[in-house]
Amino acid sequence: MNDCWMITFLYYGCRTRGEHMRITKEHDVRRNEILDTAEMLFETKGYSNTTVNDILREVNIAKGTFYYYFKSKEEVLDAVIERHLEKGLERAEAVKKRKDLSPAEKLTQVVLVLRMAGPKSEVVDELHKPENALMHQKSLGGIIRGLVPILNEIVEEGIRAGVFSTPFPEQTVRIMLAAALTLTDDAMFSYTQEERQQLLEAIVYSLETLLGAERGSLGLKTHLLQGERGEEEKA
Amino acid sequence: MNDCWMITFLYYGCRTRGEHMRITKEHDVRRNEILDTAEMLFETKGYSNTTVNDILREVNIAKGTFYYYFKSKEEVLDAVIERHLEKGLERAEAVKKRKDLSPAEKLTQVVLVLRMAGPKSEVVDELHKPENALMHQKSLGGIIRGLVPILNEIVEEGIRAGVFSTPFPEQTVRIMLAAALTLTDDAMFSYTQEERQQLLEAIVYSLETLLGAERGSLGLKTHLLQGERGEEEKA
DNA sequence: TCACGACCGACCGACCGTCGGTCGAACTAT
DNA sequence: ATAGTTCGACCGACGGTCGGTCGGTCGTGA
Repeated sequence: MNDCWMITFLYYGCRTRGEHMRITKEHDVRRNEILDTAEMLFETKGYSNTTVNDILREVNIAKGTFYYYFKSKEEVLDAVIERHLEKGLERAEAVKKRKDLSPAEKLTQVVLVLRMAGPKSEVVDELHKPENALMHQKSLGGIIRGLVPILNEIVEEGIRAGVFSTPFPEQTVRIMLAAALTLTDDAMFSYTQEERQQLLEAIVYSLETLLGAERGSLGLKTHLLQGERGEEEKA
Repeated sequence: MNDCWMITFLYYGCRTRGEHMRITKEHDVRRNEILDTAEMLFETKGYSNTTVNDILREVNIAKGTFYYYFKSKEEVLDAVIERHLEKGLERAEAVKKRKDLSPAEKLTQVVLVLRMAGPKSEVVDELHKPENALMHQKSLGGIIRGLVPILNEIVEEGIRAGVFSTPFPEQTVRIMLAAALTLTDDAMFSYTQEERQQLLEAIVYSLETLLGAERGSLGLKTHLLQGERGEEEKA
């Protein structure tokens, strides 16, 4: 075994570049390496601007290896989004179950928690629209499909508690979520600070209205929605 | 001069295919040919599935000609969307100016009018999400940017007339428009007939609520919103 | 009046670099 | 041995470029 290592090492030493190292890893480890790298690159350079070769170079694997784990570049996108989504949904679910929060507080808390590690948050991606259209559309769809049931349960709880009131709980949630996600997508619209503030106010106000909630019971901390970005780096 | 024509004609006649004809046209004529063809193909096969070569073949021009008129495939997309948008906004504007309609009626009329020639309506495009993400994102953004001011004026008129009432007229319009467009995008979500009906009801209901409009003053004809395929059963 | 040649916008299509994806050989661990 | 991995040469399609062609027009001089 050690012999093998020596041989490999010497061979590698002969090459001036770091090429041609054959490194075997556990399935999930390798898969996650690819996913992590892809995620980083997608957020940094945009999806369509990220080449499969870019990922290859970064992960230090060959084309074949990549396609051994994923059948297409788009499948990687799906997986990246899926992972993000799961994490977010878990957190939302956790908030839903908390006993120390009122339904209204849960609603704002879910939003807060999702914003912290939402589909975006990185620094240098001022590259907008075209290169990420697919990515945005897919996450939007996923978030709505996944989050609506959770939020709906919270709303129904609120209705039972008498603090909310609406004939269309689920659809209301769907509508306001879709609007909020679409309109706050920096890739699609750009606002001044005031415009943004006004939009968020209006969203909170509308949600309160549609849910028949007491004025001010949601939001209030809307200013938190725009600042703050969660940083998470690793090596 | 006529000689030249003869030569060209004979040369053409020698070829079995319609190749190698040099046909000169006025700038705008040619440009619109390209645009028309591109629009058709984008709607038929989807944007990313449509090749520049597809367009070339259909219009019967060479690569160079295409790039003489447009600097990229995406620029054609923009132009196509722009054209659509202009047409739609004109119609909306026309509705806004009508004196024979109440503000509420204008609102529903605008929606109706846009649905008729909206970004979708064609026949065989069951090809969904990925190939049209860019197209959808771009039209969504354009429609919202263009339509919000018009709808807002209608709403403000309604407020002045005392039939609407809201502290955030423009933002309300923006929110509901974004939600409606996003959620009714077949490329992103698929509903059963009942789900769709319920969603549309909820949208109308929500809009009435947010605008402080009389219940039933908007919508009522929501069933028209889903027809558009020539299949109208229940009323 | 006409001929001619310079000019120019429209047009052509071979060619190019890049990219997503394939394939079969080769390596590793068991 | 063999199943699970990894490799990288290779492929075809695609968006885009480039040097050059064609034919109409217009100014000029015979």
